[in-house]
Amino acid sequence: MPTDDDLRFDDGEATPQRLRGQLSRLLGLTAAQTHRVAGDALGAVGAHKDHFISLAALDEFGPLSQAKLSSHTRIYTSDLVAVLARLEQDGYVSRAPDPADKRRNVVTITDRGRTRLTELDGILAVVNERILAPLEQAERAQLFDLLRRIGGSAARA
Amino acid sequence: MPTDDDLRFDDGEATPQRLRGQLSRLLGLTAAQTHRVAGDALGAVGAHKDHFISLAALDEFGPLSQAKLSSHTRIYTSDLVAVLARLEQDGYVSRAPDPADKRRNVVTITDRGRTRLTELDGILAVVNERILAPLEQAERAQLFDLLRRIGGSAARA
DNA sequence: CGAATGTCAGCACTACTGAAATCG
DNA sequence: CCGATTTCAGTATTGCTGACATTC
Repeated sequence: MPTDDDLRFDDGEATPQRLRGQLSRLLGLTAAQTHRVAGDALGAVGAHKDHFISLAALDEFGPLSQAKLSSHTRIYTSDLVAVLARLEQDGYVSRAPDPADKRRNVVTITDRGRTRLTELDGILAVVNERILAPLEQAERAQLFDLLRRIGGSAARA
Repeated sequence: MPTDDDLRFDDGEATPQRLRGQLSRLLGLTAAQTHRVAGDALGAVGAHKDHFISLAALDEFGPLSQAKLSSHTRIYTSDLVAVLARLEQDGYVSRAPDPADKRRNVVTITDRGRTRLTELDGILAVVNERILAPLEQAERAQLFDLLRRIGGSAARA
């Protein structure tokens, strides 16, 4: 369970002025921080970022081949193998060969998987709330908007 | 040399709605993107992110021990070893044992190092401009402000 | 003695590449 | 034969930890 210290990152001396305007550094530090907090929260219940992403895609788009799932989630197909093996083992998804195209697997979310998705969604909602706490609602929306715009199409996440 | 395609990341299907509100994913994607663009631009001249950061700190704060440099830059002392070895080899910094405390090295930026810093600063300015191009000036300032606030003290970069 | 410093070795995680086997 | 799909193996990078010798 995350404590309040998870959001802090202070010890250390002053940062050089020249670095304060570097977008990649600022983005990198905050991303690493949120990544860690979210990852720890998911890890505490034996989950992983890719598990949530995969379940969310399967819930929204219905049964998918692994290739389709990859392009919806931007998770590499090679990495999906382990993710789906784990989800299947835990009963969150089922995998079956596609009768129409024997190269493909049809991956389907189960009822247990939907319950799991709801659980993980709740955990991440808490994490997001904690991280975004310093911002007003309007500011949060604006942050998402600005990030999506500089991310261009990458930001459609 | 970066092309216009570096900022794009489109191929792929629609992203699940449930993921569009996930801060860590949005931050992670944009951070990875800018990280790659900046890293490629620095790599094209044989430099590295940590080189720029170290030179910037030494230029602003004067000669430092490696431990002090670490706390100014958030680069681990164990990682600084290779960074400084490379910078010294290229003549951008000089290292000498501290007469007052023989455990320490005194690291000093050279004139060549200052020239190099200016060069790298210019490269990164171009990168930042490219990435931030979709935003007005006021929006850029706001993005930095919002990121610094959610990053808390981590954002003092 | 305990603590700080610089160095080296290595681990864990992630993004990513390449190649093989199967099938359309 | 070419291309798509799944799978496995492996690389490169990075943030991070642990251990060590030297010195305060």
